[in-house]
Amino acid sequence: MNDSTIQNFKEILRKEGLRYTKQRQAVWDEIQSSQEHRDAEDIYMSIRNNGVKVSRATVYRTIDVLVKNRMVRKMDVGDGRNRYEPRLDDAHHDHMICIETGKIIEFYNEELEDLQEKIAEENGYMLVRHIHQLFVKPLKK
Amino acid sequence: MNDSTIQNFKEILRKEGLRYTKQRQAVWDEIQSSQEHRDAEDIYMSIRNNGVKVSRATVYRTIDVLVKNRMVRKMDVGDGRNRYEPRLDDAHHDHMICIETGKIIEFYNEELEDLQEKIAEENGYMLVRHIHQLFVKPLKK
DNA sequence: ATCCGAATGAGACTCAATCTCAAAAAGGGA
DNA sequence: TCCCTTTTTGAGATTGAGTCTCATTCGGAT
Repeated sequence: MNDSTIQNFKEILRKEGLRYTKQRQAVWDEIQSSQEHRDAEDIYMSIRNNGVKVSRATVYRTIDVLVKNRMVRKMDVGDGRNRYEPRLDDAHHDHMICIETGKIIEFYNEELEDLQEKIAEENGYMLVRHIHQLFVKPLKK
Repeated sequence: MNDSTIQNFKEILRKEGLRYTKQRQAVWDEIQSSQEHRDAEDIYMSIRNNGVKVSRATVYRTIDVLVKNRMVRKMDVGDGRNRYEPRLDDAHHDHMICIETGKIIEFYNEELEDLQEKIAEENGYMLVRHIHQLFVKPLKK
């Protein structure tokens, strides 16, 4: 949680007309502290374990702001609980989920990105965002 | 609801060690009757409106069997309600969702399919299935 | 330091989906 | 056909992620 990130966060709150509070900072700190794909409950519990008093409502509300401002990526793994990960670098990537181990692998493929835009355009649309998850299992050696 | 589809459905129930009931048939009939992407409540209400007495529990339970046996495709549109569509031909396709109108457009692109398999393999995995949704908006003319 | 609108939190609420279990129905055997 | 065992059904309870409520607390501009 370096200074520039905190400033950036304050900037976003200002832009949204929202106040800077220690709860909001704690949510961002917590998400930012790990590159894992975590669910809201996990994030909520970690903050509390760190001694910061916060409610689930605030965690969810803050995550919404962070997602809207592209500081956090929200991902639907298909099990009913959304996962969140920080977007420190803004580099886009998709996910591969191993159905045997539950491991989540990130990947990025330029050709894939281009192809999606092309497909949208061919249908008279502009690509805004996408959800792309590959469910895989280890190759037998 | 032609004979061959009914036979196929009975076949699947037999394979799964399940009994053939009018409720199960009604669920499959209803899903099969439309190519739309419908939610469980919609399917449930339609069956009841057709005069067949069935419960939500049975609708959900039957859908699970149909999804498992690839007769129905389950799709997560991201609004909390899963949508279902029949897989009459088994031809695979992905979905494009217009964020302005909610319209769902189906698409299929061979190159995209190949690319995904390639990406999985490059990472030491085998592609089992995938979720791919493009959220789009109309191109300004 | 004061003040007022915004933020917080405990817990109620929503809603899709799942579970429970007594009653009903399937289907094989005779 | 009637039995009999096992599966299925359904009404309603339950679950669980996420949202909402509103009295209280807090931020921050003046």
